[in-house]
Amino acid sequence: MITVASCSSSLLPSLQSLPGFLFKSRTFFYFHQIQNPQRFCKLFTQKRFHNALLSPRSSVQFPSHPNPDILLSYLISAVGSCSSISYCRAIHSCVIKSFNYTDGFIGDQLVSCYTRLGRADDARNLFDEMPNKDLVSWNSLISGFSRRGYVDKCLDAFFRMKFEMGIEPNEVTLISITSACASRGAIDEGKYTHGFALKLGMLWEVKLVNSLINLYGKSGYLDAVCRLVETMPVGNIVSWNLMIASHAQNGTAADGVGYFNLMRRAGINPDDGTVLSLLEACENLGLQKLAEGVHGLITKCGLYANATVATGLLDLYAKLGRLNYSLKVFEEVNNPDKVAWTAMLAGYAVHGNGREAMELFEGMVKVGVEPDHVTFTHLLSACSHSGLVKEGKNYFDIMSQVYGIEPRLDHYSCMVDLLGRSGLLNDAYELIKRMPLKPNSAVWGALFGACRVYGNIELGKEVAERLFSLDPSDSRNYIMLSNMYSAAGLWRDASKVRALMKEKGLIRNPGCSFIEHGNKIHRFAVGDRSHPELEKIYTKLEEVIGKIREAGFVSKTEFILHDVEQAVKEDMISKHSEKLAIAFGLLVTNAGMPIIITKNLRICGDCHSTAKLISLIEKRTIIIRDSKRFHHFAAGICSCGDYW
DNA sequence: ATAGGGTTAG
Repeated sequence: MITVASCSSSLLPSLQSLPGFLFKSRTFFYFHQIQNPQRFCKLFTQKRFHNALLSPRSSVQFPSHPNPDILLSYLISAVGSCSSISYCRAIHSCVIKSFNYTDGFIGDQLVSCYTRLGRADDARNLFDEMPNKDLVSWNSLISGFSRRGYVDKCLDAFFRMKFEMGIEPNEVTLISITSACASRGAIDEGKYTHGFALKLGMLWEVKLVNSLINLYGKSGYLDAVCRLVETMPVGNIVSWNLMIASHAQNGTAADGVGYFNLMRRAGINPDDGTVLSLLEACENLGLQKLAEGVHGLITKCGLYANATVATGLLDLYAKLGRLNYSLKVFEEVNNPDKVAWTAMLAGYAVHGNGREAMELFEGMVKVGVEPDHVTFTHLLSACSHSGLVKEGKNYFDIMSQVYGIEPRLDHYSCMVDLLGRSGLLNDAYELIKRMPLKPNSAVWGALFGACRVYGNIELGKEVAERLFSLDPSDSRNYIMLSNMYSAAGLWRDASKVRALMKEKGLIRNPGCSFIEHGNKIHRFAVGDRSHPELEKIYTKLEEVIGKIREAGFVSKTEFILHDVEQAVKEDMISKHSEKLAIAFGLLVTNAGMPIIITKNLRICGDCHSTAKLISLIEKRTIIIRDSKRFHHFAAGICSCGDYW
């Protein structure tokens, strides 16, 4: 124990003010490594403290473990987890001053720190100076690269270690490399590592197998995942979680839920990883009912207090169209962190609640949570989705001027969208020309969307060319251009674009809409005749469209691409998938409930107008999620303000 | 009692 009397008097108050200071050296360091690395490092770098710690004649005594190396190693992990390069350098120079060497585990830790902070060169320099590099040293270097996703650097170090130095890798080495491969989708390198693991007979290591499951699951090799699991002697909860996640990520989310049921039958209690995998499955299945079930599970397992889980749930509800549920979850999170605030902000943004997003942002700043580049992406997106041009411009300026965040591509595409929405096409184009980054397809796509809405064919053509050269196989761009021509009555140009598409072997992604009913998702495609309730749905649709026609509404046939007879056009357009889904929704949901529909593509103009009118005539709220955002239709108006 | 490793939210 450190006795109070032996502590230097000026140091004591600051020590005592730290939460969890137990006057026990080990506990103290450990506690702060986990709880408050930032503050811990700050305190340490105040000279007096580290001098006291490192001096052999220190008045502070650590009777049980006087080895400063151990304490320093805690400290250095703390530096790593508070991701501050200045602390890292401070500790480094302190180590050199005090010990005049950096080797052994102090060296290992510093190497790991530098690599984790993305300072590969500093790490390499330090590493090369270390005279006694053992397996752990190499693993520290490799794991640091791994955390940053530097697959090549991992493998490079691996080769040097194995073939130049003759040090045999162990499972830790291979796990680090595999997880780097998984995070970057480097499947060939991952397979190579897998081969190595086989050669060394290491596939009995559960953690190694798990990292391989993750690799194959993330890269879409579900069959490889299944083969691995068959050969695995015994898995643990992480293996189960990864199986659920692998299915959720590869279009077989229902099987993922099946694995969850098997897991429960095997008597294994779900943890945060399980629940997060299930949330992913819910998102893919689009089942609100299932999400509520997982919500219940979260509560039952006491995982609601876990910030990651709560944020995942909040985000899921927003994506499923239940923004009110998201808000409820958010309000129950105590001390929401940056990610939780941003998730809520993103929910408001995608639903077009710009004012709420702004208020939320102000609230976040007020309580002292620092926004980052993701926060601003969603804030700007919220402004653009709600037409808050002036506000958006202001936030864009504040972002770099006040928060020191340099705008990224996402921010630029939001700004282009924002300017384009208010018809400032030239300003938007100027912004693209001025931006210091190379504009990507999202940026050009935002301008293209504005050209479509404002019918600026000249600029649209130019932008389309850019998009064609950036993404030659993205059929959406050809379709948009063709639509633009059709809307302007330029049928010949429209058919040329379609011919070009055909020439390139591109096919139009067929539109379809989804709606949940009775624990199941009902899918509708254009003119779909496969649904069992077909007759009723078409009858309902005709009835509603009849009511709309009576009210004097004429179908916006310009949204149909083909130059066909008016009557045929009207017939085709009335069978669009979102209309079928709305008709179905009117039939099966209670009058008080919103009709929630998901569409794989962007909603078409006619369906948008129709949805507005149905919301008015049938007095129903209709929520449609298209590939870009949510549209809330109520009393004849849409939350998007007719710009999307 | 100390260093390197598997799944994790915006």
